[in-house]
Amino acid sequence: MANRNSARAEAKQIAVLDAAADVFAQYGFKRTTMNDIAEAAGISRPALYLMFENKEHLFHELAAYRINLALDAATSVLSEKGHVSERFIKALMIFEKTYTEPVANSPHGEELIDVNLSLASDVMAKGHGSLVTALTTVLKEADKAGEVDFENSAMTHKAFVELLLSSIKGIKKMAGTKEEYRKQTQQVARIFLQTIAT
Amino acid sequence: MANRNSARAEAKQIAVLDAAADVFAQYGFKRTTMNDIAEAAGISRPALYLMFENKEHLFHELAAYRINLALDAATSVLSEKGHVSERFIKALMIFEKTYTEPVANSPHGEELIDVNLSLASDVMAKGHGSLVTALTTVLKEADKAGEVDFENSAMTHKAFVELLLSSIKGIKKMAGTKEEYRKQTQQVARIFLQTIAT
DNA sequence: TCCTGACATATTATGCACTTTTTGTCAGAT
DNA sequence: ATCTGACAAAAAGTGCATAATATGTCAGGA
Repeated sequence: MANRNSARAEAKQIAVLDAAADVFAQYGFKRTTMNDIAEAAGISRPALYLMFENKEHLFHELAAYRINLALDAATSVLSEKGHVSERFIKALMIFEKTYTEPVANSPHGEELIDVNLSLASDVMAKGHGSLVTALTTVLKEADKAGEVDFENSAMTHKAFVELLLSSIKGIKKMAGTKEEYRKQTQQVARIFLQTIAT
Repeated sequence: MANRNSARAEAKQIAVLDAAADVFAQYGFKRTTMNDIAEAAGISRPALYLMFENKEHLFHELAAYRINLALDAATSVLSEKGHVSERFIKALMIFEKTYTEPVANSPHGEELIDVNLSLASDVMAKGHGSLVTALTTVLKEADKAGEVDFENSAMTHKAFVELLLSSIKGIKKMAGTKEEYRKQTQQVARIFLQTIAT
């Protein structure tokens, strides 16, 4: 019964986190109160405090939750059929989309990113690390299978992935529209993959 | 004599701008007063107001001056002898170094970048454009000369350059140390150039 | 057992009076 | 012709008192 209970509790938490995500998107972090979140989730404020120690912790768990969603989506794509390049690029796009789309569409996106940086940089780092690991693993396997070739790249698989992710970060900063961003991200990814093509 | 006079006036302005750059680096934009700058330049405050309308304008001219220095350095490198890839990468590094080194080393670097964005985004854009043009031109010439090959890149020369510059922007954001940044910048540049190698 | 109303505490916003600093511009000196 | 001392106006920082909001926690109800 402990299982059933904790499972229920978790489902409830997720419902609250989803509600919280909406409110944060509407009002930003600073201006949303625990009251707002409780109302949106259809529970009382004290009940909310029984689930999350405070607003910071709640936000932190929201961040972790969302990054795991993105990670699951990406790894799922990576395990599909098809050529590495295709899966690789698709995974990148899905991860990005799943993780950043909601906050990017919020009028308070900037503040949320700031807060995320100061309250959830640990889960960000962990998530980034997991993504790097997943992508690196796929590249290594593809290398063994002869689908790609790192002979004259003068870099490790991991360094390659991290360099690509850094580059994409820049694209994001510079790109005007979302479309441009998506297009250019694919272009860099292709350029990178081209240098390890067999 | 009009020439001689304006030349002198310009030299004087540059001296003041150099002094101002020092003070800005020491105290940031907000906390340096026109008095500080005048003192550092060895002139009186009213004299300073005869040269620059106000602090904002002065900063704007400083930004323009510095970006031109960087641009000159880069184009100079681009016209040297040697293989395109070498000149290209070297120009990138020199531009970056000349333009951002002083502000990057300031304890008020962040504020200065902010201010730069709000007061001198026009010269930034123009400078960026000029750099892109210079790099693009070199690539086009190299293409004609058969030093590089854009056949299967599916991009224009300009788009190629801009994509690379965006990527480097990301490297800068993500890199920890200055050394990492330099190293990784060269790595991306090489990856990019590799895809158009003959 | 799970939740809420209600309360004490903490945090944040607002206004205002006051001081200090900085700005921009002269008339007039060198 | 170039610059400066000095001044009025504007801006920015301080201190403090008050109001408004939000937080975190219980004792007690469903």
